[in-house]
Parts: sequence; C-alpha cells; structure tokens
Amino acid sequence: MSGRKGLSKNTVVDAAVALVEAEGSSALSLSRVARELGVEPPSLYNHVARLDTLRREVALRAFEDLGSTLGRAAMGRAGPEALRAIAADFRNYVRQHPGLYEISTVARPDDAAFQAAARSALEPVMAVLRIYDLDEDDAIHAARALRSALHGFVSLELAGGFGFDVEIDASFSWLVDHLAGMIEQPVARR
Amino acid sequence: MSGRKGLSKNTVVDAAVALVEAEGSSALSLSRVARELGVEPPSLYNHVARLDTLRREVALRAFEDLGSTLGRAAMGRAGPEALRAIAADFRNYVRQHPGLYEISTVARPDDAAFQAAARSALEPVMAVLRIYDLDEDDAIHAARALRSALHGFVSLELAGGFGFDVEIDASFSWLVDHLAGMIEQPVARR
DNA sequence: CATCAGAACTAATGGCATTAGGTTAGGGGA
DNA sequence: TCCCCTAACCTAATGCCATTAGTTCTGATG
Repeated sequence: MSGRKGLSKNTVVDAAVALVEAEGSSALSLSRVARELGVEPPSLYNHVARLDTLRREVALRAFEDLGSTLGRAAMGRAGPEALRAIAADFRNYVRQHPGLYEISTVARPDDAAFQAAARSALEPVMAVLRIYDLDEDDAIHAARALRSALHGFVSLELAGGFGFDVEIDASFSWLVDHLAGMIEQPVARR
Repeated sequence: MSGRKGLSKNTVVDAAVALVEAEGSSALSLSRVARELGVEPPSLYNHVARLDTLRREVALRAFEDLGSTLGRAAMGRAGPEALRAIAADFRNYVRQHPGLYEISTVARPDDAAFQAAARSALEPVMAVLRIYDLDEDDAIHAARALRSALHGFVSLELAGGFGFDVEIDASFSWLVDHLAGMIEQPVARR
C-alpha cells in the first residue's frame, strides 16, 4: 500500500521551507509537512530527529540564504555605500521571507553551531565595518549596534509596530544614514 | 465535588503572568494555568475567550509594567541623562522578565489597541526625544530608530546572539551613547 | 425562601508530537 | 541471478493540548 517515496533529510527540509514561506513559521508542523509529502507523520522520524530539529534546519537554510543575499549586495561596494546596499537588501529579504526570518530568530542559547551560522550570515555586514578601521573594541561595539538596529527595525516592521504609515521607507533610510555617521564617530560625547 | 473557586479574568491573568515569569512564554497553556489554579481547563473559558486572548492579556500587563518602570526612570531627568537611564532600565526590565517581554513581541498586525498599548509603554522614550526639539519628521525617524536599536539589542541579547562575552554591558553603553549623539545630528552626512 | 446567572464540572472531538513494533522494497554482495 | 538485510515506510497507541456541548450546583439577589 505504500511504496518508497524516496524522501531524505533534504526533501523534508525543502518541504518545510516551502511551507514556512507559504504560510509562516507557525504553520510548520510534522503533520503538515508529512501531508505535503504524501506520507504519514511518523515516517518523517527517519529523516529528522524531532520537530525542533526540523525548525533548526529551516533556520539554517534561512541563514545561508540571507548570507548569500547580503554577500551579493556587498560585492563591488565599500564604505557607506556598501552599508546602505546591504541594509536595503537585508530589509528586503526579511520582507520577502518573513516566515524564514521569524523562525531564524527564535532563541537557541547554547547551540554554538547555530550562533555561528547566524554570525556568518551577517559576515558581509561585518566586512563593511572592517573598512572603517576601528580599534578592536569599537569594532565589536559597532557591529553589535549595527546588528541590533537592523534586526530591531525589521522585527518591529514585521510585527506592525510602526503602524501603517507610509513613512517607513524614509525612517529606514534615516536610520541607515545615521548609523553610518555613528560608526565614524569613534568616541561618544560625554 | 467542586465548590466555586472564585476565579475572575484578573485571577486567571495573574496566574498566567506568574507562569510566564517562572517558566517562560512557551510554558503558557490553558491546561497549565488551570492546573495552577486547581481547576479543570474548560472552566477557564468563563473568563477568557481562548488561549490567544490570554496571551494578549499577559502582553498588555507587560506593557503596563514596562511603561511604569520606564516612567520612573525618566522622572527628574532630561536629555542624554534621561535617555541613558531609560535605556538601562529598559534593558534591565527585559532581563528580569524575559518571558513577559517575549510574549509582548509577538506580531499582532491589525490589533490597534495592542499597538497603542505598546506605544504607550514607550511613551517615556518618546518624551525624551521631545526635549531635543527636532522637526516633526526627524522626531518620528529618531523615535523609530531608538525603538529599533533598543529592541534589537535586547532581543539579540535574550536570544544569546552576542555569544557569552562579558563585554555586552560595554556594548550597550556604547550603543546608547552613540544613539544620543545620533539624535543630535539633525542631518545625516551625504 | 425561591430563583437564576454563571462558575465550575464531565464528556467528547480533533489536532499534534512522539514511540514501539511490524512489513516490505530495493540495493549490495554471493 | 538470488538472497538478505537495512532502512523507509507503515499502523497502533499514548499522552498532551484547545475547544465545544451540555450538565450541575452554588451563592447572591429578590
């Protein structure tokens, strides 16, 4: 009655990614993925350990995806121009893949590999900073500030936290321009 | 066999808040709250419409709580000093109530009352900005930038996104100081 | 004291994750 | 070519959860 379906970890993750893209991160369940693949839910355990590891796999895909997007944006640019290009592409990515971004932001405190993947997705952002020739501490602080501001902005936007005003594009430009200025300011006043 | 337990919407929300504080936002379930209150799960439907509305109530509590915390921090201060105090208390609040903060950040796109509550919690932050006497557009942009940076920072910190370095306090100070500088810079270079 | 709203109950449904254990297909070795 | 054994799939079962329907009983109100 069954017949091999030829699934693999990759096929399963593919289906999960597609589901998240189409219906958001909360739609991801083993039952749902199984249904999509024409298989009974327990069969998936041959390919993923449990639901949470599938979520993790999906998040890792998101990091890869985001990382290569940002890498492309950085190519051939430097300084504030590169920063603006990367920031814009980051925001666009999140708006085009809200489910993937959301699932990649769930807290995974002691998962070092996951953290590393997250960091590597943002490597292009960090690369831009290196050009500014900051001292080591400032570089770390600036990197965190940049990540914070960009992540915070897109998260709030995604959550509808800015209301439905039209000005949001302008606010983002303002933010990015001021971030660029901020980085060049080695010492804060006071 | 039963006896009135004298529950009310408030008691239920109280129990939910306590649960979230103790075990995080993912521990919140009607079953769990019912158990805590010595009641069967369906009884809760006399006081809350469904699980999601309970989550919403808990989030609203978090906003009130955060708002009054920030209000206290702002009292008697102005300018960069007020900003630093508010930012510090904001971060402390989130670190002391991670579950509450987390549950208050789930997206509720078309819930206007919820958005309003969120905004009003951040009213003290906005008040600080008014002192800087920015023109209207700049004020909006600066407010959003401030919210983004602070929210982004604490979210990433909560998610373990900064690794376990000790430097995080310094990074936060750096961020806040530079934000203060950024606000005073009415026009971005370039 | 009688009534009635509503607070709590039990019973039931259906979705979900997950485990245990059985069956069979199909690739690798003889 | 045939066999065999691994692993991919299955069914059955457990236990958690949210939610609805319908029932009971209590305590405040007249």
